Amino acid sequence: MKKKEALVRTAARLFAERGYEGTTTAGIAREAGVTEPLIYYHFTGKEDLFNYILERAAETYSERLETLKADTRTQFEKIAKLIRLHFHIVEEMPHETYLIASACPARLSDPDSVCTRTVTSQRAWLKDFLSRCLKAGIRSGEFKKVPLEATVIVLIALLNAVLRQRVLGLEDVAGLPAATVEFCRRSLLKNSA
Amino acid sequence: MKKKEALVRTAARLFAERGYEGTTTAGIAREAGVTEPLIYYHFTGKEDLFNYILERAAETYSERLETLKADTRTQFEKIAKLIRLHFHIVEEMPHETYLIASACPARLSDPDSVCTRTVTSQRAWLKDFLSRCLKAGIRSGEFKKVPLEATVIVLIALLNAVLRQRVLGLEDVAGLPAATVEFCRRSLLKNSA
Amino acid sequence: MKKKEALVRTAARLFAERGYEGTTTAGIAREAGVTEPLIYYHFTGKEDLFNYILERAAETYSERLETLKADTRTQFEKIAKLIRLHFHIVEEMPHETYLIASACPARLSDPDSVCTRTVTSQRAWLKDFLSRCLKAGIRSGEFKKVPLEATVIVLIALLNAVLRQRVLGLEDVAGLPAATVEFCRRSLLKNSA
Amino acid sequence: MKKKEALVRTAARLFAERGYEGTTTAGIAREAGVTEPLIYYHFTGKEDLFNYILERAAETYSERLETLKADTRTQFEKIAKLIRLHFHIVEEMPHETYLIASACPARLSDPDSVCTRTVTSQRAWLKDFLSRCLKAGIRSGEFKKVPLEATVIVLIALLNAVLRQRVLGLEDVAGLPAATVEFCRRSLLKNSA
DNA sequence: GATGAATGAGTGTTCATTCAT
DNA sequence: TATGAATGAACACTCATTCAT
Repeated sequence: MKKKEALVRTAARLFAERGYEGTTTAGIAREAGVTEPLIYYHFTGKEDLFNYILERAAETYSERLETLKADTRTQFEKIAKLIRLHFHIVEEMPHETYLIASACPARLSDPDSVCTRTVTSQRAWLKDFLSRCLKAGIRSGEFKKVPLEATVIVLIALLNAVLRQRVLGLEDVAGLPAATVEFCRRSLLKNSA
Repeated sequence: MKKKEALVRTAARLFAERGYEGTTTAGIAREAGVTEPLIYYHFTGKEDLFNYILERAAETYSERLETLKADTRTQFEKIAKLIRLHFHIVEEMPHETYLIASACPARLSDPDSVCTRTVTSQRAWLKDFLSRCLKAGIRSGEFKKVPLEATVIVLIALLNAVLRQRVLGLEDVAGLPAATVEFCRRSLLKNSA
Repeated sequence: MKKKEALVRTAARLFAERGYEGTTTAGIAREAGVTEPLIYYHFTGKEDLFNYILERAAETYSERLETLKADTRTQFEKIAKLIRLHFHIVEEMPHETYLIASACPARLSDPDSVCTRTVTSQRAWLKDFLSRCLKAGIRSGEFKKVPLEATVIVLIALLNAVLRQRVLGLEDVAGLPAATVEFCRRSLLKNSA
Repeated sequence: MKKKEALVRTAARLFAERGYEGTTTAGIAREAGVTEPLIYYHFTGKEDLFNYILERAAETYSERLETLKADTRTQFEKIAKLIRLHFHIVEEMPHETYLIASACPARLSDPDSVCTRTVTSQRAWLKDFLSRCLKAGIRSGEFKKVPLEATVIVLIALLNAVLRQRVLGLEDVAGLPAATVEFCRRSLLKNSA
C-alpha cells in the first residue's frame, strides 16, 4: 500500500521534471525504492500510471472549481476567487500542474488521450463559468461592455498562464495573486480608478 | 542543400507535435524523405539539430522585438504593438512556437540547455522593455498607478499565453488580438471607458 | 545463472578470435544462445563484460603465481616451475591468454584501462620474483654471473612468448616446454654440459 | 603524391595504436589532413590500405633478412646478427612492428589474409635459416647437442618477443640487445663460461 | 587529383514489458 | 505482494563506401 503511493508520488515528480517520454519505468522504480515489475502489478503499464496521476489531479481540480458555484455578492468576486484558486492549486500540487504543461502538449494531437479529454472538459467548464459571470455582470452594469467571447478566452489564457507559472518562469513576486486580480478588476469593472 | 532545409523543417514540425524525446531521428528522416545518417552529416546529433531550430527561431524573435524600440506616440501603443507582434509570430512560425511549449519544459531543469538560455534572455528583454514602458506611462499620467513589478509579470504571462495559444487550445476567436489589446488598455490607461 | 556463464564463455572466445572492436554484442548473444539485452542485464556494457573476463583470468593467473613462492631446493627449480606454469596456463585458459594478445595491444595506450593495469601489475610481480631468484642464484654460485636487470627482461619476454604461443604460431612441437626450460638452464647454470 | 604518403604514414600509426577495427577511415583522413574519399582514390578500401602497409613492411623486413645470408665466420655470429637485426627493425619501423602485434592476431584465423600469409612465410624463412645454423653448428662442434626442432621454436619465440617489445612493455634497459645475444650464446655455445 | 553530399548496413545500448517463482 | 531474469522492438549514432562534380 505504502509502496503504491511512493510509486505514484515519484512518478508524478519525474513526469513533471522530464516529460512523459523522458521518464523511464526503471527510473520511477529506482527513485521510488521499488522494483520495476511492481508498476505492472498496480497498473497496466506506464501510460496507465500516467493517466492515474492525471485523473487524480483533474478530480481535485474539479472539486475545487465546484466550490466556486456558491453565491457571492458580485460577479467579479467570483472571478477573483477563480484566479486566487489557481494560485492555490499550484502550491498544493506543484508536480501535477507542471506535469500538464510538460507532458501534455505532445499528447494533445491524440483526441482520445486522457490529456486531451481532461484539458477539453476543464476548458468547457471555465468557458461556461466565465461566460455566465461576464453576461450577468454586463447586464447588471457591474462590468464594462466588453466583447463576451473574446474576453472569456483572454481570461482563460490568463488562468492557464497562472497554472504554468513555474514553466513560464514567473518569479515569486510578492503580491502577484493580488496584482493579477487587480489587473482584471481594472479591465472589467465600471467604477475602478 | 535543399535536403538540409527539408530536414530542419520536418524536424521542427515533429519536435513540436511529439516533444523532443517523443521524436525519433528515424521519424524525422523518413518524413523529410532523406536517410537517417544525413542528420549526422549536417548536425552532430539530435540535440544539435534541436538547438539549431531553437536558435534560429530565437534569432527571428529577437529581430522582431528589436523593431519595437522605434518611437511610438504613446507608451501603450508600444505595448499594443508588442502584443500584436506575438500574435503575428505564432502565424509566422507555428511549429517553432509550439515546440517551445512542447519540448522545452522538460529541459528547463538544465541551466545550460539552449532552451533555458533562450527563455531566460527573452524574459529579461521583455521585463526590461515593459518596465520602461510602465514607468514612463505612469510618470506621464498616461497609465493608472499600477504596481510596477507585479504588473510586468502579469503582462509577460499574457504574452506567453498568446505564444502558447495552440497548446492552450485558444480557438480562433475572431478579434482575439484586438480583444487582448483592449483588455490591457482598459486595465492600464487612465482615460478608458 | 547458466545463461550468464554461457555469455561470459562465448564472449571470451569471440574477443580472443576477433579482438575487442571486431566482436559485436549481437555476435556474442547469438553464439551464446541468448538475446542481446541480457548482456546489459548482467553487465553495464560491452567494456564491462570484457573487463570482467580479463579480471577473472588475471585472478586465476595471480593465484597460480602465488603457489610458486613455496620453497624449492634450487633457484633454477623456481624458474623452471615458472616456465612450466605458463605452458599450463595456456592449456587451461586458451581463450583468455589469446585475448590478452589479441585485444589488449590496442588498449595499452590508455593507462586507466584494465588491460594496462593488469599487464603492469603482472610484469611487476614477475620482475620482482625473477630478480630475487637470479640474485640469490648468483650469490650462491648456482648461476653464472649474468647481468641482472637485462636478463630478467629477457626471461619475461620468453614467458610472454610462451603465453602468446598460439599468436606466435608456435606449433605443438613435442617437448617444447622441456626444451624451453633446458634452453634457460644451459644459459643460467654454472655446471651445465 | 605527398598526400598519399601522409595517408599511409598516418594509417600505419593509427592501425598500430588502435588495431584494424578500432581505426576508422574518417579518423585516418582527419589526422592525415585529407578528405575521406581520397582513400578510395588511392586504394580500393580500408583493407587494401592496411594490406599495402603490411606488405611494404614485410618487404623491408625480407630485404633485411636476405642480407644475413652472406658468409660469417661462425654459426652463432649469424644468429647474433639475426637477433640484433630485430632490435634494429623495431627502431626503424616502430608503427609497422607494433601493428603486426596489434592488428594481426584477430586476423590470423583467416588463412587467406595478408597477415596470415606474411607471418607464415616469415616463420618459414626463420625456421629454415635457424635450422641450418643449428645443424651446422652442432655438426662442427661449435654448439652443444641441443634438440634441433624445439630449440628453433624457442629462438623464433624470442625473436618475436623482441619485435613485440613495446607490446610486452619491455623497458629500454641499457644493453638489452647485448644481453639477449649473450643469453643465447651461453645456452648454445660449447665453450661459454 | 580531390571533394561535399549522401547512404545501406550495422553498432552498442535502452525501452516498456513479461514470466516463472 | 513482490521480484530476478529475460526479451522484442526500437533507439541514437557510426561505419565503410559511393557518386556527382
